[in-house]
Amino acid sequence: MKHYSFSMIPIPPFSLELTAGYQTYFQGEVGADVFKGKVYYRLQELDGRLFLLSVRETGNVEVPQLEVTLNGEEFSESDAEQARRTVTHILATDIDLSQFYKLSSADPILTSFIKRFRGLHPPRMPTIFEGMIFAVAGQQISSTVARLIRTLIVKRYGSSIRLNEHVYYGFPSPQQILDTGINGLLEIKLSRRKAEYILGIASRAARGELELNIFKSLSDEEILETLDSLHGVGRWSAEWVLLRAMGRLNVFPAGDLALRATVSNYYFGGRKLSEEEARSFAERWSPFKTLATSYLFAGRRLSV
DNA sequence: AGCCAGGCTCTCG
DNA sequence: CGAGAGCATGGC
Repeated sequence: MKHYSFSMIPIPPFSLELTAGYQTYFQGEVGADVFKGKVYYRLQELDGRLFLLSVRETGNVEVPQLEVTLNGEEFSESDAEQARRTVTHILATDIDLSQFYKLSSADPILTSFIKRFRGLHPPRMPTIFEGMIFAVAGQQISSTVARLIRTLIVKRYGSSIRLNEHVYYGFPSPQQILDTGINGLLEIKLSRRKAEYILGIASRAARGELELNIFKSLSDEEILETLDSLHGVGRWSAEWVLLRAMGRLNVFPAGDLALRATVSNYYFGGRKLSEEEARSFAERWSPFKTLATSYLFAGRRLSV
């Protein structure tokens, strides 16, 4: 296997540990994203060929610099540029947090999380497909079960490579999901209905209808409407994709039970909030509702 | 044992 | 329209 390295400068402040940790938090013991020994790994297809991307911090939070290494069998000229774009997208190194930090100085709760999680960028999943499968797999069930199922999806149906005694798994392609069929999906503890939704999403993705660039010029509301029309994708899943795959910065998934509980704990002394109450309360964080959401979730993890 | 968990669709009134 | 059932599984 050959390798190639280059460096990248994220917009400061940037913490690889916090950002990669946020990305892997939703996954189980085996995931398409791995963070261990201070290195972020992802097995990723670029231009039809598999590469293992490894990212390590060679600077610090205030003056960040990343070293990216590609391991693969066969290289072409554009690989480095594609890898750079992919890492930029996943680790959100292009997001400038300073306006959000400034705007939040009037909010003591967010301010304390910002101090604690300084440099946390809102990571993105590489494709809408991956975000949707994650969302559907996690609908309604506890995060424990969601992680278990996500592990099985990746471990059973993704590609894998072995490097230095470790096995790395990639997120399955739409075709790999289609190939497993309904029975393959039932084996990994998905309900029959969710399995059908996932196959439907996979066939749309396989036809190229879920490419990120298709949605680039659309507004958040237009995208929500489009995604909502997919079978198995409601408001919660659509917002999750908007936030976690497309990287839109002003999304607050008020339907999310855990997010509502977090807002309720920190801002309402535990009083339960309706979805609409939570949604309108979150307007105070506009136009950075996504960032507020990320920092609230990060804070919640300290106490749960 | 039974209810809830980081929802969604379908049916029925 | 709104309300209610059903779904899979693990944890408590």
